[in-house]
Amino acid sequence: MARAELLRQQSTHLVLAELKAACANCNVREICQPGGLSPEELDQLDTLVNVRRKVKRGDALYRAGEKFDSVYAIRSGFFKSRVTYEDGRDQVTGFSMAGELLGLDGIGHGTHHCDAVALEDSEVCSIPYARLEELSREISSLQRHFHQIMSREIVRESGVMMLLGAMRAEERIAAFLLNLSQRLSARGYSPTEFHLRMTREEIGSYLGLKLETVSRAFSRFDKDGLIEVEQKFVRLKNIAGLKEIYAHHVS
Amino acid sequence: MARAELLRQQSTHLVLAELKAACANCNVREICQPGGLSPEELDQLDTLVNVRRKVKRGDALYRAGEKFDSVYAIRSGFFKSRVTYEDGRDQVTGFSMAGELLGLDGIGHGTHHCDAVALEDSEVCSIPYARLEELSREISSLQRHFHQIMSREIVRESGVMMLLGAMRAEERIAAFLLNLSQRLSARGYSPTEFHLRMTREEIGSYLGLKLETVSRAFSRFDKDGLIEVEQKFVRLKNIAGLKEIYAHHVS
DNA sequence: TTCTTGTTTTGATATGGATCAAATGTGCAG
DNA sequence: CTGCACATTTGATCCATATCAAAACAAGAA
Repeated sequence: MARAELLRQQSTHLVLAELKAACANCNVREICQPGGLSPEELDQLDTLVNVRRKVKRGDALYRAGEKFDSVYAIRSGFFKSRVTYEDGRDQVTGFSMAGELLGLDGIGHGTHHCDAVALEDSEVCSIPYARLEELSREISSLQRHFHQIMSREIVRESGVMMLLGAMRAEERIAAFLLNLSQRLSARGYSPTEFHLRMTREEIGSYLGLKLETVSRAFSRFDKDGLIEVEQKFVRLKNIAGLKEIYAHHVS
Repeated sequence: MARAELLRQQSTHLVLAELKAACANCNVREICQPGGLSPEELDQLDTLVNVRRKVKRGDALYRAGEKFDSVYAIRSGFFKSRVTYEDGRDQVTGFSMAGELLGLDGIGHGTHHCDAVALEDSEVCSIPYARLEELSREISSLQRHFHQIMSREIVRESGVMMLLGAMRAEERIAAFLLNLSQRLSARGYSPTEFHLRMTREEIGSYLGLKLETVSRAFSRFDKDGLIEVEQKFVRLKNIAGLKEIYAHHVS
């Protein structure tokens, strides 16, 4: 067998293995593969997630104003959600990683309300919303799970409102790092070492801070031995210490 | 007929009329009384909203941590939603008025995530969530509407994130007043004159500002002829001017 | 009525984070 | 390799809003 062909096959196997692993860890998997279903129901589910789509780093999965017809389960990669105002100011409203669901903002008015931009080459499963509605009328565990995902997004956002409205810069950044760590950990990645996919400016936008403030906080945490930062690489060295900053706030 | 009895009857009629009016303007009415339904479906709906509940000013409709089993359609009155942190700091995450739905935060984990506190004597319709799930499997217009309401809550919150993360104090307050005006107007109230149900401190908490800053902004807008404020009463005198502040931001 | 308690306004001052600026580092294209 | 665009770090200064303080006001209880 030619070397090139061998490589291609190995790579294909690798990709398949990765995909399966991604599904196994996917916290939207009850949408794609819920348990306790009858054979017919499983067949139906096959028709739900029918399209995979690759999104290159920097490209938008969807943009504000576009017609909404699908939600997206992130299979691999990393996204930011962003709203832009008339005058050009914008705000990052969230970061999403593999196993999370994007596009829920579109249901309310039939058009997307924010942009979803890939921060690295990513792949998503398209889930046509009309089909999801239909199926969740037939499969109550799917319905319930979908409602939970939406509700948790509401709760997540109210947490961010707390960050933005009531916490100081270093608290916000500690909270941000801990949140990232917890989500990565839930998906089987190291909770203490990871690569930031976003720039300091994007972190700042999300947290309502300027990029310089983010950078300074990182430097300060590093100096204090709480973390190690080198560019996009972060190692959390003292999680308890970070939690203290986050929960302690100068009373 | 005794005078007292007459008064009681008149008052009863008045209450009934108000209730009907409230339902007619209620933007969750597709949950309680969607159109185009068969007689059986209408009968089913009667079983959805079975309990009315009065909540006195200052009392909580529900509290963070309580078991979630119902969402609530506000029939009359005004509420704030609030999350409280371990250290006692809290943040107002929203204000809700008649015709809006409360309690969606509880679906995700089965317990409420915030407190809902009445800012005036209020009345709500309890909608048992299990029943709502069941019915929305049977009545697709109900399902769709419920999803829209959740999605719009997600969008609303991302708008608040924009306020908190990217706007300055006077912009936030202009946006707050305009939003209130628009929602009141959508329910048939005057868009230019209204009573604030919340204190300066609650507005400040919602907007990530201190109460003094809210008060100063009100005074400034008044001096500039944009609004008239006297205690809780507000009259918007120059909506275009407010929009300019809100959209103009010191470039 | 008066007292009490909570809310709002306004002024004086302090400060956390923004802004401005410049140097350094990184990665990619040629 | 060089050159360029962009991201990051760090320092110096500024300013919007917080904080502190006190007076005025409003609403309810006694």
